[in-house]
Amino acid sequence: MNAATTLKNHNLRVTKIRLAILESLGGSHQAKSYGELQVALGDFDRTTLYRTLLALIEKGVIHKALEENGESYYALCGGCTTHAHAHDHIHFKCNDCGSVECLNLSNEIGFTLPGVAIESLEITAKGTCETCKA
Amino acid sequence: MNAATTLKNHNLRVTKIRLAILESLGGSHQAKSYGELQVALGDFDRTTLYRTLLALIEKGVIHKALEENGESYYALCGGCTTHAHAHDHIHFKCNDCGSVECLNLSNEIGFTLPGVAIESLEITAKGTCETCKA
DNA sequence: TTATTTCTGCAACATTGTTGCAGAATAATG
DNA sequence: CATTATTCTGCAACAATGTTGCAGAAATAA
Repeated sequence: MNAATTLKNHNLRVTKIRLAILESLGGSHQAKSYGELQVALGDFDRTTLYRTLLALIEKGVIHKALEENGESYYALCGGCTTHAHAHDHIHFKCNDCGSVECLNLSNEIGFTLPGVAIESLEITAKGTCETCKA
Repeated sequence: MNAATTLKNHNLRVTKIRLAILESLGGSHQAKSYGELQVALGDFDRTTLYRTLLALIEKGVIHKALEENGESYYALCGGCTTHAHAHDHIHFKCNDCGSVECLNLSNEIGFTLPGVAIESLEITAKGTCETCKA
């Protein structure tokens, strides 16, 4: 599925910056930070980038993977819509190269806490990725 | 153990703001955000608060529990030192009242990811806490 | 092609977090 | 207790992330 179709399917207009963001996040399961996106996209207004990310999140195209040192990381969603976000997945950050991966292992995790009702779960693992280990 | 003793045990001078922060975080296992601390402490310089939090983190007295919407949450450590931080615990945030709790359940969780070496794990659960459920 | 809706870019702003430096407070020494 | 050395605090200035209002430019619908 190409980027333009993805946008249309989520009731979003097809514009340059949106295509560029999807292009940049597309392919792998890598999450990118706002800073990385800003560099990758080149000549776009900061404000527009922020607003575009918000729009893509709201429509279920991307999600905020993690926040670290005041910077947010974004990644593509699996099959979310405006009304159904399901993000109980795992994010793995490599301490060496800084890359952030988005893994879908939610089913294997599920656990409970006494007394409270858990509605969502975020797991961030850090360590050394396969490439950096070699 | 009182706050002054805690500070001395971690090679930190006993000062007003440090006592005030430990006082504010003390008792329960609640984590507080920078903003909450700023309000709770009253008349302290912003810069000093940041630097104090960094010092307390470095010496293993507190840790950064989670980051959300650009704000960091801090909580007391269990038994860490400058050279040995162990923070594979769970943070639970109530979507109703906003409180953040720090739970020690690390042993029950441990899991592995194929190909990568996990060095630390952060789990943030969100939902409704016991008080707000009632 | 025109009209409507939405998006982009600019300016201004708020907030978090950092750095350098002088003066104040703490702890160690005699 | 007084003096000295070290560390901390507060101020000013700064950088970065993120937000809001608004006019003009694009994208879609008619």
